[in-house]
Amino acid sequence: MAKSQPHAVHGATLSRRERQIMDILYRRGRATAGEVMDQLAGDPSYSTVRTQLRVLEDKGHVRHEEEGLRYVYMPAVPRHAARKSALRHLVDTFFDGSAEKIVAAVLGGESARLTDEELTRIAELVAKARKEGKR
Amino acid sequence: MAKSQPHAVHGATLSRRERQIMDILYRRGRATAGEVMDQLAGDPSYSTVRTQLRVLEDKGHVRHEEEGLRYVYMPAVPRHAARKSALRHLVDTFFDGSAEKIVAAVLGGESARLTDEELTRIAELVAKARKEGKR
DNA sequence: AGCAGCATGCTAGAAAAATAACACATGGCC
DNA sequence: GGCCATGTGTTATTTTTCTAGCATGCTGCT
Repeated sequence: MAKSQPHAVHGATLSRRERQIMDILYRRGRATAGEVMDQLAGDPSYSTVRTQLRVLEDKGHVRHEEEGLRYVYMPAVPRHAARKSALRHLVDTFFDGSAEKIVAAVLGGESARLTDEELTRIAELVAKARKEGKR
Repeated sequence: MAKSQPHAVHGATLSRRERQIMDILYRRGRATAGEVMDQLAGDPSYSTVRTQLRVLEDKGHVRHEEEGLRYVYMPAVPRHAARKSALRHLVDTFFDGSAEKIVAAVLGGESARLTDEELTRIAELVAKARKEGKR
């Protein structure tokens, strides 16, 4: 079997630090080497961070645009695609593959407290999903 | 030697392979070295997997019980704690920290299709959460 | 008792990741 | 023009991870 890995969107093929960097980029959308460095724990040197960004670019996980005279880095895989894959992985690993269970966890306050307005909007989303399913 | 690591519940400090192993353990709850090996991509040798499990145990991420004459490994951090931290991380990274957004993504089919029964139960959960919030 | 099968303990070399020094380029400013 | 600040390119070293071999120990069977 050939083992060309088109690189699974988010996760499996990245080292520890690489993953941290990707997370920062996904949180912020785009960032310079310096900004990434600031976010990273264990304050690595600027040089180190740039090297890692270059490696990530070689691997195809990151791309950069020149903005004025400096580089601004961003994920090669769009956020919504990466997040879909990350979400699925989380559900598989910790929620037995059940969408219902993860929703229950969120509602139960495992991620952040929900405001009343949010709950109202969620209720509407649920109602809509039920209607769509019925069709 | 004093290198006790407080170890963040799930994620940051693990290498690529170590994380794969932890995910397997969280999915199954408990597993022998052989079972872990079967689940791992790139079929590493039995010996390799055992070494990695031992390292994970040294680091405090895994513990084992002797079952008959063989070891059964399991996460040191209970699943619900690890999942809470993983969920929060995912929400922060991909959903701008918004619980509402992740629920919307799940309902929108980003993880798995929801059955009608599941939607009904979720609607009840939402209703309950709203009542609790109102108090 | 002796042997096969399977599991663990220990050790070690190859590969990858993490880190950073040094060299060079470019723009603004005195 | 010369010089500082800020950036990038290249390369090298240390550390960690990944990998697996070999020795040993226990169980059960013939």
